[in-house]
Amino acid sequence: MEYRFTDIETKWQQWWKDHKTYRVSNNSPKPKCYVLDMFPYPSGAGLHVGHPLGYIASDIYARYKRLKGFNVLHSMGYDAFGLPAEQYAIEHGIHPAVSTENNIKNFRSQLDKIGFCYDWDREVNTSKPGFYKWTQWIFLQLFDCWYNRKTQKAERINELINIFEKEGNENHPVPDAKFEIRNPSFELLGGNFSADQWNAFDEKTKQDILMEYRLAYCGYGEVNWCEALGTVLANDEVINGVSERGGHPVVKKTLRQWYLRITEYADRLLEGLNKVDFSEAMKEMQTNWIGKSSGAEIEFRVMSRESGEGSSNLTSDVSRLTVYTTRPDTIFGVDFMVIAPEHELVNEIVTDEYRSEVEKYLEYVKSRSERERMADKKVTGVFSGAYCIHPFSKKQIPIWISEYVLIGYGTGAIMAVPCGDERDHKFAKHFNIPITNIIGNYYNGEEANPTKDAILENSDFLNGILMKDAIEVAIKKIEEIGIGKRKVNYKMRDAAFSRQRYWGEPFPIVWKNGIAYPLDEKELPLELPHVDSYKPGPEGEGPLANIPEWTARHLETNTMPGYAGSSWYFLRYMDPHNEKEFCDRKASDYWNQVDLYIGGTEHAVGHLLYSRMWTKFLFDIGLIGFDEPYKKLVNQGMIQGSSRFVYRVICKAINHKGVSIECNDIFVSKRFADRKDMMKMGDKDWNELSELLSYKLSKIFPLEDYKVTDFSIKDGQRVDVNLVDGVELIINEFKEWKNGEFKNAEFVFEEGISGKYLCGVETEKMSKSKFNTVNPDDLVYKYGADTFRMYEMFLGPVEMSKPWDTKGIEGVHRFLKKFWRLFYDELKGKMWNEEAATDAELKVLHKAIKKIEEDTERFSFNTAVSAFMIATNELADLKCHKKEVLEPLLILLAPYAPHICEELWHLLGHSDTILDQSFPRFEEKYLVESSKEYPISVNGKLRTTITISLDAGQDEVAQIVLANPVIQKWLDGKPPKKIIFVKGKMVNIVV
RNA sequence: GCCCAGAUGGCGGAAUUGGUAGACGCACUGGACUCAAAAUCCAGCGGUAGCAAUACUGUGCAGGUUCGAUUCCUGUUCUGGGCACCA
Repeated sequence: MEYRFTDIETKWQQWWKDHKTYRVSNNSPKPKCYVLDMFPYPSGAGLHVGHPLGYIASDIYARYKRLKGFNVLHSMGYDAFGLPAEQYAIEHGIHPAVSTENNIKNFRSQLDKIGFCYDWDREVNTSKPGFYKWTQWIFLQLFDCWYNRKTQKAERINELINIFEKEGNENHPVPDAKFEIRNPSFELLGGNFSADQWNAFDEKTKQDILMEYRLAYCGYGEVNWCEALGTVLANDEVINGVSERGGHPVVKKTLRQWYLRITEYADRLLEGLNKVDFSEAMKEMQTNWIGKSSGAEIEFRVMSRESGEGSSNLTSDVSRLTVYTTRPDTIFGVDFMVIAPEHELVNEIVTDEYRSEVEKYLEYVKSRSERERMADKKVTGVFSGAYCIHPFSKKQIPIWISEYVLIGYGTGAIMAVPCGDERDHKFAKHFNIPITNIIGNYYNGEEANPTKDAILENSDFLNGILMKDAIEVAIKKIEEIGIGKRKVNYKMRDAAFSRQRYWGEPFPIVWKNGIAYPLDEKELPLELPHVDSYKPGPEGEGPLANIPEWTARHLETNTMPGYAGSSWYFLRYMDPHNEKEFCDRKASDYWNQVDLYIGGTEHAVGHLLYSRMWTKFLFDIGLIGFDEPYKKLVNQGMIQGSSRFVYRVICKAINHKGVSIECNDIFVSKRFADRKDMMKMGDKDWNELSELLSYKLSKIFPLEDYKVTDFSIKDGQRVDVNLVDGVELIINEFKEWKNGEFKNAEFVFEEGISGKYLCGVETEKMSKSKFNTVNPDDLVYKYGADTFRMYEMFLGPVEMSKPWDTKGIEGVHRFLKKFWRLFYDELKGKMWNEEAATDAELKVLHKAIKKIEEDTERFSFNTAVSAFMIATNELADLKCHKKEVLEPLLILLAPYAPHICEELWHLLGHSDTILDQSFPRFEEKYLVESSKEYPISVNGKLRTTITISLDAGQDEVAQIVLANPVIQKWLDGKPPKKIIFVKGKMVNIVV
């Protein structure tokens, strides 16, 4: 009986489905384990071999945990809302719901072939009303809450109203006084009001003020606008000034937008990283994204010169300029101030003398796109004509305007300390501003030195103090004299939460008289209406604005962004069919945190931060019992494509009649392509190749006699990797590729007229357009799902990125065939028997149990696969076909290769699923040896080996070793200085 | 520019706590079986010298600590990833 993997795999996939083998219950006396994959966006391209890597790893772990006696939640779903489906709809006129549905079907059939143990009864789809009802519901909770900085948690907005009615907002100032809502009466008050003032406000003002506090709020703000996509994008969706999806240019634009006040959670998102098991790289990425820095805000008085000829007296106190700095210790090194071009003070402080120049500069800055600004960082700027007064030295400090200061960070203004800051230094040098040195020898006059280790000079009351310590001293002084305060800043911005798009969750919000009102819960889900056109609505609004019934109800016309549904989907798996709640508290208490979350690094700052914030929020308002969603996160590496190239030759030739032709049907092997730049007419190489080409031409034109007069080798041209065996082109298949475009192709092989045609290789991203995708379906068809699963794991550590290479899959397939042969032989039939196992055989088994258990626990799946191979080889060598050994081995292997194991399990006479067995117990006693071969070294050089009893002590070992004639020879009569004995490992004698 | 991770045979990669480097697989070479092929099995496989036993050498490069270093320390080069005017 041979290993017929196709039959076996189809049979068991059906059996598991029929028997609901992977059904998971929320009621179980077993301990729980929650193993989660990042659910996919169902794109039209389908799966390539890179996608299942993480799914296979988590599947193995889930099955392993189940064998270990855990009740394992492992489910799959689709992050189905998003831009690509809508772009596709615009281009092809197919409704996103239809294309998404088709893509999901395709994904599902691809996934099913690999044999995952998902509980498909718990499948979720973020674009289904049953799901997004709860996305909308959670949004309403965010809308109905604010962040109380005193208690450090989210609270209901009603409690805030109570506070306002009693004490105004003295104890709870506006989170960041940016006035997103633009309410004039509120701004007039500077954002502060008393209880009486609050009670006197009209409804509109009250609601506008509350909006400044809500965790989900609508306001005006500068957003990343992508014209090509017709929508705003969150910061993490913009890479180098272009959109992450599609690479379209992105500009800054002020628009009315919904936001999530994630900045209120910045500190807790940071602290939370200490209690989760993420990779250091991942923690660092999130930490950098949050970008917490502490320092001080310092106020400088701005003076204006008396206008008119020759006047140099500072007379009028114009305004105050607040800067943010992390280095208040360098306050005496300030030589100038710089404010962002968009700073509100620009207009106010600029003097008439400099006005036209400043205006020219502002015009220039405006003309520069975000992208240009990032790409070329030249020093630009203009003097405003205004000065401010140093709060301590009372010196006049010029105020400059430059684009290197960003309006969005800190106060949009800085105090420039050129001796300590590289950018300030460049600026000072460029505009010839004199530089004050406050760090003595640490500054060499050529380069700024951002050290904190210098002892301050030229710094008045800070003189002689180490910079590190001076930071505190300076802040205290600044606070003492009332010119500033300690301040913590974050790079992270509030998350833009609306898209001017169709294919997303509608906001359950109704607008009345400019006030946003939540829809009643009973009206949820607010279903996405059908549209005929996906064109944007008027004035930057989404397609929903084109629907009369929608706008008649004054419903919000924006939709939620792609990350809305994915921020909480892991909770829905726990209780997917609940129509009364997003997730029953009992269910979320039982399943609790995700024990293992596997996915790519690309979500480091998007999805992972948002879902962490939503979890903290739901925790704050008492809906779940934990505030970090993922206990352990494993990032699978990316599988890159390995592209193959062929090299076309354009050759000119002439026949004996003097007729010349040009032929481009000949391809040369890599060896010749590598030399293409060195080959010149008349060279030895050139002559050799032109002769070969003439020979090949005679194949294409058999009746003519052409001689090559000139040729050139083109750059490599991508060829489908599936037409290549390793690097060797499969010529017959290549000739049929692209409907026979290459049917006349002739090849100059590696050895010239004979040998193989070898392709060039390059590693790049896997994509259809590069012809380097490998479809898992093809591999499953050829080798079976079990081989495919094990091979993906065998490639290397899950976390590592590597190019795909199909070559080695044969080795894994051979292993499974060999494993099968321990049970059944093609010719001899049944091999397994009921005989009692020997110690040697049990040793093989228990070595495998130990290794595989350890490796699976620590996600070292590649070494675990090796361990299976070793065990199988050893048992084959021992001719061991004993059920006593094979049965536990089968259970060990079941998480990795479930189909073959299930089949053999049943062939061994069992009727239940192998998944319900328990993981074999490792027994130390089978591995215990009474004695062991020890390597004996003299001064670290291996000299001999001696068998020593394992329980021998230090002295006994010394005696045995010194008695050995080989060692005696090496010692040459000298007594050893030291004998180092590492139990179980080695003995080293130091002379 | 800054931060992080890595560099081991022809290739993918092992070596879990400082203890016999190169497990396992691919590729390659030779052999057995076969009319032949496939499949399977056996042997070899870092480098240098040697018929061989064996010796020396060897984990990007240069040093250091140690009886002993792929592993720890210092410097350096290269590769991959992240951030990038964040004051």
